[in-house]
Amino acid sequence: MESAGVARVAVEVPLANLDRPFDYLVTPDQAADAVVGARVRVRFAGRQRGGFILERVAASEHADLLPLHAVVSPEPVLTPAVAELVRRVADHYAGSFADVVRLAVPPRHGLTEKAVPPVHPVPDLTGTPAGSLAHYPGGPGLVRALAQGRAPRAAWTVVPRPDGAGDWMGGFLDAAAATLAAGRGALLLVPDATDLAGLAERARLRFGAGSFVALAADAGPAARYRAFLAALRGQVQLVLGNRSAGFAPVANLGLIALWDDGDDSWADARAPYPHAREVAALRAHSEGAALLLAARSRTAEVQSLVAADWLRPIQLGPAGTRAAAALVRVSGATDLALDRDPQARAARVPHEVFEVVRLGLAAGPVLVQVPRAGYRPVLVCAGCGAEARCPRCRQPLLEAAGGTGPGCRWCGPVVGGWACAECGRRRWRAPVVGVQRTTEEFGRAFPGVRVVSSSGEARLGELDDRPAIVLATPGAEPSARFGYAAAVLLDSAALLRRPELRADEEALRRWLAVTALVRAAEEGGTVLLVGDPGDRTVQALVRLDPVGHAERELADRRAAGFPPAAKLVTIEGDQPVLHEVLRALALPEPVVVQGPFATGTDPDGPGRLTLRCDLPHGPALVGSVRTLLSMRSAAKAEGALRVRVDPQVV
DNA sequence: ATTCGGACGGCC
DNA sequence: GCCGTCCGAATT
Repeated sequence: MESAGVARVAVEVPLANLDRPFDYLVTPDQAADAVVGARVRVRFAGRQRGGFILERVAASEHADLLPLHAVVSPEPVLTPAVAELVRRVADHYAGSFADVVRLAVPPRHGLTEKAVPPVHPVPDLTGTPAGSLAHYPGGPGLVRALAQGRAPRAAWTVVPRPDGAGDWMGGFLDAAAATLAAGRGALLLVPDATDLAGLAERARLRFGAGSFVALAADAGPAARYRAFLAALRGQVQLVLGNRSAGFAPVANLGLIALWDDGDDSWADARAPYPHAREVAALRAHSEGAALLLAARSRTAEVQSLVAADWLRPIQLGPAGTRAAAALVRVSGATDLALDRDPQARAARVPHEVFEVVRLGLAAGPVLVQVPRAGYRPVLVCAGCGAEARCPRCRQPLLEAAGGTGPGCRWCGPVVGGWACAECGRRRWRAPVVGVQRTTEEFGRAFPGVRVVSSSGEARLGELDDRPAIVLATPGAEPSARFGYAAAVLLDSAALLRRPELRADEEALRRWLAVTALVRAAEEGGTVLLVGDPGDRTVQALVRLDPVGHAERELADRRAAGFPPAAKLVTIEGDQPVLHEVLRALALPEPVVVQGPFATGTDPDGPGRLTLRCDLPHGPALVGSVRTLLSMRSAAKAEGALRVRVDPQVV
């Protein structure tokens, strides 16, 4: 057949053993359109499939090539840089190119593509810098390095206050402006739609409308594809977005900035479950871009990158932070004791709380954070109320499946039965967290005061500065126009006791988020936490020291063999299949195996296998899991498997 | 001799 | 996944 050479195509097939390019002939009439990055349709195993052209080559090693069925459009939607990123992300997570490329390239919207592209003005970079990075040692240096076209990498710990040094959006825009001034593109990533809207508004004021695009997954196919095309075609050099925007085709990428990497929305729910922070780090590395991971708190993952000197810390330190933020105090109500007597619920709210609320109401709105019922409670000792923890890894224990006693999500049922580490008793129970009672109580205690509530489903918008008591569940706290006069963090133990691996980290992150809504201490801002003054996470909040907390968190992960200090791979599937998998895996020597354990009640039903090893052996472990998946796919082995590399939540 | 079907290998 | 082919058993 007459042809214009060969296209190497990444075909959209879900099978692990077919995760490689396939060659197709380019016919002469396709030659102009079949550019690298173009979306194509090909016949594959007798069916029509989608795909992307990765390369154009003169000839193939294969005989009898099929021609491309069609070039969907000449738009090169998968740039070489993004294709390489997709491959790296797939490899990192033992996933396939086809799975990841779906996240990177939005579905085509033909009408949008054919429409005359809108005019995108050049961003106005002459505006006054917002300057929040200037408050930090190393901040001006970072901006200068970006302006010189270099690629610094930093972990920016942002002071928890509503303005000034707490204005991280201003810092992001400063970093973006410097990057754009050096002639490179910038990608600013935020975890949710609210932050995206806020940042887009700030960018509009700073650079002018149309000089950037916002890539929101929920904006609808046309709007999403239009923003994607504007970036792809180089009409804008500044892209804002949520999780999937980490793959956005920004030409000559100079900066990726990501806000609040501890937010769980950064973890993709679709296989192979990539985390946007890892995607950003891989991309910054391979494209020679700067990386700015900014947050009020610090995750163990960022801490490990700082410890490895891969990220430079930009922070004020605890003393400087305390000088700039609200005053944080702790009220040592021992709700461990109260747990024993659910009738004593009223006493859960100590007198000191009412004092702080009363004083705060004189100056403005007051926020009360109430942990939501529905966090799956962990077990506590029936004798002394201490948390039941796994004797091996110190993670909280849950009621094991089938009510067979305490079990660890990672290590399985406790061998030999559980005994309290504090008092030695062998009986346990699940503590109860109440919410409604607390809400009613504030209404009674402050008659005539506006009491409103905000939670996941019914979330309030921004508040004015009139006195009000706002009861909010964690993560649903509305901001106040001029900052809250005070905030109360009730029942801190309920957050700390969540059975997730990152419960402590998450609690501190949420408390710092509340602190950031409160006016600085010099304006009378106060945060009162009700909880155990001896708890290290409570102490980290009082000292405003998320870095110290992350150091200890990372040390704990190291001791227990959890990410990011170790490589952890979980495999889920029916237990007979998992036993098969375990036999078939050519595991490198130092891999520690746990399980398979039942995740339900059926011993032959769904279960989980856990594999872990030290970081240097991580790529080999992930590689052998990937090889196994390929072999099982090629052999058409029965039984679906779900593989997670460094899972966020198990 | 012919047809049917299930298993298996390859997919460009 | 799905298609094609190959081989063995059943059917005429």
